Amino acid sequence: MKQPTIYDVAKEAGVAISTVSKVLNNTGSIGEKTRKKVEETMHKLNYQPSVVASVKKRIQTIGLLIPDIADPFMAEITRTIEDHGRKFGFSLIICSTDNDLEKEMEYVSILKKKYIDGIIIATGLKNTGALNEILNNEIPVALLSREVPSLAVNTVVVNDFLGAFKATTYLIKLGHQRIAMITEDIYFPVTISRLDGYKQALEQAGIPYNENLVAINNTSFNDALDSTEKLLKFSEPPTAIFASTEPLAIGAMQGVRESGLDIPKDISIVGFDNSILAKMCYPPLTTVSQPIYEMGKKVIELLVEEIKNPKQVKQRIVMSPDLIVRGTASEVNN
Amino acid sequence: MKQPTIYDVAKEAGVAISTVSKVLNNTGSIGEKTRKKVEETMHKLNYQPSVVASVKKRIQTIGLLIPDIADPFMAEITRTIEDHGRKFGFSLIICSTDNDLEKEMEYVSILKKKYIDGIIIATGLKNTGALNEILNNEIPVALLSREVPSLAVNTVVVNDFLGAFKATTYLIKLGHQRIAMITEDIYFPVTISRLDGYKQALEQAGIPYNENLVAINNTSFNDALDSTEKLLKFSEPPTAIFASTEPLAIGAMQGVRESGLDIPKDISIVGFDNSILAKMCYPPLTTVSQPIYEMGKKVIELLVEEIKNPKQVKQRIVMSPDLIVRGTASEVNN
DNA sequence: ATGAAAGCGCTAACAA
DNA sequence: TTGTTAGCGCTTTCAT
Repeated sequence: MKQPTIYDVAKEAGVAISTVSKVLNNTGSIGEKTRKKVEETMHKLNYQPSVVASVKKRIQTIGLLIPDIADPFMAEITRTIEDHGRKFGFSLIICSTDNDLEKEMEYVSILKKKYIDGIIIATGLKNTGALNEILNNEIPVALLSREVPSLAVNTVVVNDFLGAFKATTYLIKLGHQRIAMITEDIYFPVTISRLDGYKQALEQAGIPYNENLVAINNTSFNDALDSTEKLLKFSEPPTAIFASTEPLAIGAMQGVRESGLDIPKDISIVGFDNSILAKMCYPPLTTVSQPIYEMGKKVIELLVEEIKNPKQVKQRIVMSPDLIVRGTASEVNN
Repeated sequence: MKQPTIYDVAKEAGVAISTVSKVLNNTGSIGEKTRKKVEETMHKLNYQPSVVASVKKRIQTIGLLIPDIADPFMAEITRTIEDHGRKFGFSLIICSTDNDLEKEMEYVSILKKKYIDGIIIATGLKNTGALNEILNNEIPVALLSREVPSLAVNTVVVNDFLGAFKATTYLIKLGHQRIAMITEDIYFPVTISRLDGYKQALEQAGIPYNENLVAINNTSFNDALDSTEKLLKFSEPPTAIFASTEPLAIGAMQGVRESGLDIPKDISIVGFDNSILAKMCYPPLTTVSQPIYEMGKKVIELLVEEIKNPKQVKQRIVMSPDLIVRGTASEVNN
């Protein structure tokens, strides 16, 4: 049983294909009777218009470039983007880039060939090559959690600086003075902002910045575990750790435990993201929460607007993170 | 700067479009010089063939129906499917159905319109309506973690029965007699198999099956938390819990803690899946591991084979789960 | 209000 | 080896 085409419908209904096309798209003018007849026939044949057939149109699909769909935070945001996209009739193609420039370029090239309608980029972008490539091609792009100040693109970001500032300040208020930071590869703008927020909070409290307390990892939580163990072996070990990501925070928690210490009695920890991991670990993680739902909703909305009206003026939306106090941070006890 | 078409390339290179098409697809025969020339021109114009233009071809994309991309286990499997799919030139459209029949049908209908090349179904399927709809339409389908015995479809499953059997038997060997099971909605074949494995293990050990020890939840871990607290209030509470899913296992762990008990000293817990959650929780979860990588790799391989050769004989592959011993189960202490 | 016909970018059968 | 041409399913003028 083949998919019926517009021709089948036209023949069955005894009209021209253009007539069918018109009722399909609600264009031109058609008589009430004809419309009824055509609609009935479409129903009868269970006709599904092909999205790809009309070459000028695109395929009602958007591409999502993220570092890794297996990262819980990314997966959650993907879900909200998927849900809102569906409301507008768009499907989602996922592209995990591992923040690797080559994969990024490869995916962009694939997406272009497929005539997708737009792209959401929530990936590394050390280099903006991929981005330029897309923008040249007049395909709508929205940025999520990434900034390219030099470009006029719809952008949704969270205030990373503020989030880190809040987290660090909170630890300081609890009496901590030696606060370590565990962060991923330092070249990403997001990471840099979080580091800056941490520094700023220290400075404002008159605590000197100590480079040795900043551990730079890749994104794996095993790395964070190792870094933490090293930090705790210092002659003057930190009493608190701010991790710039939740997998890193979990790694830090395990590192603390392997060192035979207790959370939060001996070491306080604050994370960043508020993904499912923060709720599921034990004790539940005190963390900086990104408004996942709102962020996902907003990017896809901006992108869809741009798809419908490319001339639309571009926006840059900065959302505020909140500190969620749970069980991993407490007052210093020494 | 518009995307150049095959016509632009042909004109620029001074050949016919069919010639360009031929070098593109490596069909027919073309002279060495012409090929060179055409290839150069394509490069020069930065030509990207449109995947949608040729209506007969499909768009090198497969649809993935899963309950929820935000579930870490699903996200991980999605990642391996994505990676292997890319090797074959296929992109992935994700469709989170929440195991909801309506959403399932809606997604299937959308995917059909988009002329995707195949579908992987790893979702509820209480009703096989959606499946029949697809199969009627001659579009290749592969099943992951789902069975529809009445249909000849490529299928990759893990031996759920065996997994549950191993988990339960392990607990019994540790001396546990009152072993509770926390499971999701009982109507899914997967769930039923896991329940059966649990029962079988009890029976084999001569432990009577006690219905009161089986708590049926939805998929949320908060539910599991509540269920666990209730179980622990029994006059003869269980000493061990087998959770049929990792979010449920985590919920159980929190329930145990909220009841003021220790894991694994007072209560042992075994989960199912071996997702990132199992490694990240504390203590790390003793769990039944599904071969995520192999499963993902195999389904996409089967599906791609079928896409290339629809007549291919269908396979059903059953993979064996393994028990991964970590820190949440120990001998009974009473 | 309806229909005929010209594309959209590409593939494939057929001619040259 | 290369080019011509007829579709693929649909949208969109432009006539009728």
